[in-house]
Amino acid sequence: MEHAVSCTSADIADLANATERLPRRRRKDARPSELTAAALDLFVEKGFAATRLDDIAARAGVSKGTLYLYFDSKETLFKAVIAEGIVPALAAAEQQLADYQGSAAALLRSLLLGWWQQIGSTRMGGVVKLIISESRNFPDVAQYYHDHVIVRGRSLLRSALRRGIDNGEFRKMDVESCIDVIIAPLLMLIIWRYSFCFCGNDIQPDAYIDTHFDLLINGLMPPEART
Amino acid sequence: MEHAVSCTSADIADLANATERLPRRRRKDARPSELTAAALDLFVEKGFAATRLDDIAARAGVSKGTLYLYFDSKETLFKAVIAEGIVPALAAAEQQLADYQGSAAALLRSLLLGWWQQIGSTRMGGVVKLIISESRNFPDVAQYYHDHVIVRGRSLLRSALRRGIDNGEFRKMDVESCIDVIIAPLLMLIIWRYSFCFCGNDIQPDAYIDTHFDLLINGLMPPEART
Amino acid sequence: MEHAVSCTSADIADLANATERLPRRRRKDARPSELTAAALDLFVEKGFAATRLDDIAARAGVSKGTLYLYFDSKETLFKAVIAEGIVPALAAAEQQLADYQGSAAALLRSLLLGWWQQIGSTRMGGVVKLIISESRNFPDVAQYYHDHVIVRGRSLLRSALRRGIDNGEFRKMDVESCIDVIIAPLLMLIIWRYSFCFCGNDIQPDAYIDTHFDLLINGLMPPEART
Amino acid sequence: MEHAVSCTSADIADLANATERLPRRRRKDARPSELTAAALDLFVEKGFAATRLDDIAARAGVSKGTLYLYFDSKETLFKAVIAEGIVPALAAAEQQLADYQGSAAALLRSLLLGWWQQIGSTRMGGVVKLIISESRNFPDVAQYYHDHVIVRGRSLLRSALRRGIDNGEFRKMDVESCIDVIIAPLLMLIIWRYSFCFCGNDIQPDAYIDTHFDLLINGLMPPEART
DNA sequence: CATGAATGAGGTTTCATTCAT
DNA sequence: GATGAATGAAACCTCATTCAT
Repeated sequence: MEHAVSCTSADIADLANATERLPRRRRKDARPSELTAAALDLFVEKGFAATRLDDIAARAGVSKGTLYLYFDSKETLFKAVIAEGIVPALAAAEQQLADYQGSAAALLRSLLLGWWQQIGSTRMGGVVKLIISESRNFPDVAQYYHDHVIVRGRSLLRSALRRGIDNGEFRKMDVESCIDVIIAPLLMLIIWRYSFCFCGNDIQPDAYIDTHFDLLINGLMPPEART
Repeated sequence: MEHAVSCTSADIADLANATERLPRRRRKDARPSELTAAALDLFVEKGFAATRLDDIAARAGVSKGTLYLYFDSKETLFKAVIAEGIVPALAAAEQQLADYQGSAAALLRSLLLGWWQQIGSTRMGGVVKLIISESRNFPDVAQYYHDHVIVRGRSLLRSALRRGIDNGEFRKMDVESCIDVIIAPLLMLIIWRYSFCFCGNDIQPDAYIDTHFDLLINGLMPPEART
Repeated sequence: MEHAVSCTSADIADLANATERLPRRRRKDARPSELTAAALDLFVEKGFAATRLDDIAARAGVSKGTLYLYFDSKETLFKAVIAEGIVPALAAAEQQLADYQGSAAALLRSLLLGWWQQIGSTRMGGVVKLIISESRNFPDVAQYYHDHVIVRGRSLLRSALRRGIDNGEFRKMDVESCIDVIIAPLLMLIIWRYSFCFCGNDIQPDAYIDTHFDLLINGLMPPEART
Repeated sequence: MEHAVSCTSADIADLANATERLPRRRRKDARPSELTAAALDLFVEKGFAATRLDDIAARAGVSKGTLYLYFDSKETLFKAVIAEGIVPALAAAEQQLADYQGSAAALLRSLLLGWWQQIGSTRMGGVVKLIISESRNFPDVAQYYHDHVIVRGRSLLRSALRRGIDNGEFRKMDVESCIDVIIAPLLMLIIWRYSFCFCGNDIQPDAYIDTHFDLLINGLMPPEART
């Protein structure tokens, strides 16, 4: 696995040094995202309930009380973590489809790879793991995530599938279940990275995505189109 | 307390047969499995840390102290829950492959459907969600699960894929990543059921699995085999 | 001052010994009032906010967690303290007036002395100090106290005054303000006991009440009745 | 922090002139008294411990740090609040008696009404409530208040009573307890205003004081003096 | 002078664990 | 075996106090 899921202690030390000398005002602005970044790492690693605010504060290099200058409660902090992970995800997703001119297959490939590069493989990927683990304890967060991320992501895939079916690139399929089947390996890739990274199961993301796309595109193509 | 707080690796090795001979405690009646059943439900719903022993006891209809007659600690209970969910899963999986005579495609289909019917759709499916959510906090449990369930499950799929490739039913593929891509939608089906069940995203398991298999088998088939 | 306002450490030691050996069941029943008694002492001494639950628990001879077996929160405990102090006060007050046959003056004297003996000089007197100090922070408690204790107590005095005015024992007076003027020295007696007891201001309750009644009864009597 | 946490008795001795020369801090403008005024309001309303410096600062329209430019600690601020409420009270009281030429009854009436008009009904009245509520937590403040306000106030009343007894206006009485009985309704008037103001118990101060004086003066007069 | 971000000791509250009954 | 009252460590959270700006 080529990405470090959790920050090393060296990272932490660097972060502390880098921000130590900044003027007060810049700190004030930068603080919230420093805190949510630290919180995200720990929430993903340990889960919401098992993460102590002390640890978040320590990782962010501040005192426990400082957290409460920016977030009213642990739960508020949690929601800020999710919100901060969702907004860029949405923006990134929207950019993918706008005025795409190529084939449906190429669009599909672009969506899968783009998602992985801009979301899945980044720190934001942890949000997915977090939502999955904590959705039952935070139904409103899950609902928001569902409405704004899942629905939107499915919409992008639906467009690509419809386009391919309409122009004969793809077979006629049950589009809705197709969407879920396409998304699943992407989400599982994240989960594997965050859940079983430490036991021997080394998944190679690139080969994995390649295979996923290969199987998918061959599975979608009408028999007569294949050589 | 006569037991160390954290389980030793020996404890883990015992996971598989833990429910048969609970250490220092007899189990003649059904009590222990009533307790683990209640615990499983709540662990899946709230996560390990957020689940209180009071609630488990209440759901099982016993007093809190009774839990300690059967399990030395909350962590021991957790491991028993996992163990009890894993053993039948393994047994079920093993039965699938033994002396299977049909085509590789039919075997593959049988494995997918059989897993869903005997594991995924049952209460044991929750164990998957649980492992995913808690693996970082219980590396030994995750390792055990990996070694005994994941490795074993992948092994079954590997056999099926190899057989299909060898006999020309399937294209030549990167078998290892193929395995993960095949498993992913199954696991995600569980996660959807346990994480987003309450927001509008109603996944139809049968259609979903059909589509998964349809895409998969068409994607695996060599072009010339398709009509 | 002849009454100890706060328990001495000897009292505490005795209490602990006395209850140490009681069977579990008896403890369970007796616990709440042991806890409220300890809480009352400390709330009166330090005020609600400045009293730590640690101290209450220590004084009651239990652990901090035990408080939460009986009261949901510090505020709930506070309200229980008040409630427990109010109920007997009401009962005591009601008994005073029932079918009283003597003169209005004797009734008045009986009310004043009775209140002092059964309420003011007992541990329940602290509740008055507590209500006065904390009413702004607990408006609902204050309202309840007003409606059930103050209104009721004023009602008793109103009856006595009306009777005396009707039968010529007393002058015609503005009964309502008279009531408040009569009550005031009683309440202040408590406040003095709980607020300035430690500086040199030794008020002699008996002499004080005698003087209060003396001034009052002479002030109420019509001129021609005095010799 | 260069000051010990608890005030020394020397600090207390300075209470009276504390507002003239705040240690280490100059006071040219009205700022400090704006701060103590805000603090008084909140201390009276919520009590010392339950009042946050944030709230005091907000009410005074300054930042929290500004409080520490004028007062070394919350406790110092508290004592300044008391001191500022006591000094004018003493001055006002002293003026009452000087070279009074009228009857003892008129003097008594003047003392009661004067106190109400200049102390009880003003913002300084809150100090009385405050002392009553907090005296146990600030014994030195209470002692100072006792020595300089209570003793002095009782002294004024003692003079008036003695004069009346000596010249035959009043009966022979136990002067000391008489003093306390006379003061009590005044203090209770304040307490009612600050403690039960919000539940329906509307006390009319003028009628209340009239009745108090009426009862008192008739109670004090010898029988033969009444018509 | 004035600010307000930052601190950390100390408070309330929770809950896994124990043990007398 | 079973109970549930009791415990106390540890969590979340508050707020008096400091200090760089």
